[in-house]
Amino acid sequence: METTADETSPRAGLRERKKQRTREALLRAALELFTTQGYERTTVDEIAEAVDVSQRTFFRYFAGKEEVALFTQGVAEARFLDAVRERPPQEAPLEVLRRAVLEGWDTIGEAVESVVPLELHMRAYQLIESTPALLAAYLRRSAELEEEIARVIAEREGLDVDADPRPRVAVAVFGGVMRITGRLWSEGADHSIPAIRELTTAYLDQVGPALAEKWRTE
Amino acid sequence: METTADETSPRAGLRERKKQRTREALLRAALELFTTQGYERTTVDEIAEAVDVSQRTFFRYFAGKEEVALFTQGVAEARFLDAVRERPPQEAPLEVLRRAVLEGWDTIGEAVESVVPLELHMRAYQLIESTPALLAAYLRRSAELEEEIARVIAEREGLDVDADPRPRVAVAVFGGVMRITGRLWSEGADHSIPAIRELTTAYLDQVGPALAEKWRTE
DNA sequence: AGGCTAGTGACAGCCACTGACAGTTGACAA
DNA sequence: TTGTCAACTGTCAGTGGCTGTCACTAGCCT
Repeated sequence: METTADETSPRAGLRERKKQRTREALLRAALELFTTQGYERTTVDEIAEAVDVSQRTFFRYFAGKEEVALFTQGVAEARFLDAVRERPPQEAPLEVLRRAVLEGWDTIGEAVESVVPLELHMRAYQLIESTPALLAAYLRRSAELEEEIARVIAEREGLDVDADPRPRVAVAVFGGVMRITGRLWSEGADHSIPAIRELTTAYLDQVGPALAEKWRTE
Repeated sequence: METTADETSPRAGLRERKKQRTREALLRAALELFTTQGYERTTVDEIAEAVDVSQRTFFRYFAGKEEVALFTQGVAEARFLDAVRERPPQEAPLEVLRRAVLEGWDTIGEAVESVVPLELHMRAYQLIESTPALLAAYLRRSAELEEEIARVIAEREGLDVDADPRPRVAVAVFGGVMRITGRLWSEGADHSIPAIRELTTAYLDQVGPALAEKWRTE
């Protein structure tokens, strides 16, 4: 009964490791069920049963169905936020954001993979985009993330978010473009990383032109 | 079969008028309860009881609690969409959006007032901004609205939304700014129409500066 | 007046989620 | 090793949003 296994985290007690395993099992089972039979058609009981714990236990690990479904997104978002923080101080705000995402598309994989197969995370994203309830929750979280990023940007530039509108505006513009590309990517046929990278750069390059006075000059 | 013009004035049958009255009573009761005791702390049964109908009937008029709470927002959004459509064809895209909102802040009042006191609508908006579940639903609907507006803009300019990124980008940028101002307005102290107008113009004027390469040149 | 049917209430049931309580099991000291 | 404590968990009961069904009432139409 004494599994001297160490494997994952350095040295946590058996209890801790057990919890970790349960959490991951629930997460994986949930995403698997959601992406195969659909979010609404999957009940919490099913998820709990798949992991062989009580429904009550599920709710001790996750606040609700939504939270599980958006969990890996949270990992990716945290990764992105870090990437923004680690950008060199002399870079211009928009450049920071641009590079943080593009770099993110590569490194996020590792961060996610430690919890769930990357492919499952991708499927989960498409699920979110195509499930109204999840998209709503996702957008709300994105709004919160934008506020945080705006504060980071403001700090970089030595500004007060409440006094100078530019940080929030810049982030909002950027976030808006990201929403578009995310949606198009999930709706499109090519769900590869390079595909989203190209879409992102292409659309970011259109911000200037889109704000131009006259569009009909070609 | 007759296609009666419902919604507005023309004498409809008694049955029709009765329905209209029930719907409005439910809407008003719901908003009143939501804004006084909070969204989550208000049950559908309470709303139904306040209007003296069964809970089942409530669900025949509204898809759920969310829908009632966001109803007047829907009216305002429809009004805004119309305003965009009615802008003179020579106006530049961003100018169209800018003028449509600013004009909207004045005319939306009338459209809303025909269903619910304007003041109640305002309170409802603040409720939405401060209630996570409602904010989520609101943001999702906003995303849908943005897509529609992008199509309208594209058509104005004789473009294909899927071929040219600019319509969606322009609308996303604009929508992003509107989100900021909406939030700040609801969080602020002055909940008047002029206040939101000023905020809107001030922030829209910051889009250019926010996208500039260097911010520290003052 | 009488048939037709939209609209309603009453009832049953599903599912997400929560509080309460008791049983089980790692952690840790004796 | 053993006993105590605290963390986890399962069970049970209950609330609230939401849906299907069905019988019944009340406008509508001829």
